[in-house]
Amino acid sequence: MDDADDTSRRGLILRTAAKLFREHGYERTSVRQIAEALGMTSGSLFYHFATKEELLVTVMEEGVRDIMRGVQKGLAGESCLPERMLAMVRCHLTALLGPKLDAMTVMLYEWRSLSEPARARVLTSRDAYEELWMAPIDEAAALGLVDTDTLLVRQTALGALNWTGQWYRPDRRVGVELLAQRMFHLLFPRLAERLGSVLPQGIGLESVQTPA
Amino acid sequence: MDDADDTSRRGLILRTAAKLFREHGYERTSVRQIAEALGMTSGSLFYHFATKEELLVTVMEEGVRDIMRGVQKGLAGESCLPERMLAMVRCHLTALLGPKLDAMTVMLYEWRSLSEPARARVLTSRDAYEELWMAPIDEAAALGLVDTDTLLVRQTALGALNWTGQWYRPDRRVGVELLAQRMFHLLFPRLAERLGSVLPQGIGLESVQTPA
DNA sequence: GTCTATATGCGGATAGAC
DNA sequence: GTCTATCCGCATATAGAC
Repeated sequence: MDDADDTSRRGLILRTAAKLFREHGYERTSVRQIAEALGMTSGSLFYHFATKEELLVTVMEEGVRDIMRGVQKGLAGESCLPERMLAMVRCHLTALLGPKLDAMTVMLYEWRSLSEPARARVLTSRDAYEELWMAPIDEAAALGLVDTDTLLVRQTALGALNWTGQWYRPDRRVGVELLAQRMFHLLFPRLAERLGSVLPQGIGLESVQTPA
Repeated sequence: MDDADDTSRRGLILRTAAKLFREHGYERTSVRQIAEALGMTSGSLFYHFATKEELLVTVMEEGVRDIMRGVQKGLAGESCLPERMLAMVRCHLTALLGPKLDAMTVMLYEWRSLSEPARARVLTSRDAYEELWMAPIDEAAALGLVDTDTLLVRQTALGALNWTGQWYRPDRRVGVELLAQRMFHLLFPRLAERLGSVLPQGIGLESVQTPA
């Protein structure tokens, strides 16, 4: 079941918490605020989640699960290397900037608020996701289409993609789809050349702004 | 005066606070912890800084000032475009991953803890720094050496560079200097081609790891 | 400048009624 | 499942002695 379709009480709580955690940060969000946003009182929240941290961990684990699913699904639809890599970029950005924005952002930026054991679990899952990127990148490196330091290639690409969460604002002319194409072009130029259609370049990204 | 040489009481407090803010996050660091790390009690801290937030704001403002100075200084030493861009990448990473690591990381990741007016001030300074990147990028675009969507080029490059703070660990075989060369190569391949010396590629970045 | 002592409020979490 | 009421600790910040 997809989170967006999850009408259960639990799902609603998680999405509300994720939204507040993203907007104000985990530490600055009180359980009372979360409860209030849900129209309940703080005591009721603890019927569903034993601790505030359990709420955070669950948001993050579902976030990793979602992006992993999304990218795997995107990969399943493509068989050629350039298309596969573009699909990864597109699915990563769609997860990060689309309907899952809250959970994804929390996962990327709030992991330091976790206790040691929870942090280890979440980061292990995140590592597993990032590992997905190695096969296509290694393949591209073998063909001479990206640098042979494939770990650095991955860190650079994921860094640029993840950082979009800091500046990209939705409801702009430049949608996620177009952004994905352009960043793919910038990050993997030699792969992009192999794509059939020539991508339009530099129509102007007026949408880029500093975070509010 | 450079922060690292600043032996004043105030400088020491700021560096101690920056270190703790980076390690544990602003909200999870109490003024008692900062005071303890300095061998004083929490009351004494408020003789030097009126509020905890003032401490945070000062750390950040000095962080922006340092990276701006560093990059400007790096630019001053080079006159040709490819060398200038490489200098920017190197100076940015040196500020972020070197001795200023604490203040820089705090500046990049803790700005959501600021009150609205303080946030506006800090982000305005950060914007001014990022604006420094536009001239070389625009120049390169005019020569056909980077994509013409120069704002996106900047966001992509700065994103990849800033994200290194999440995974790079010092005391590794791969120093900041080498990392800068390689990332320059990845982010600005056509500019890198114009550089005299051919950069070694893919010796293997065993140093890449997940954050602790 | 630094200390001790303390005001004051908000945080997460619990108990027990309904 | 949700409520009310409350415990208890820790947070920032202040007051005033030294």
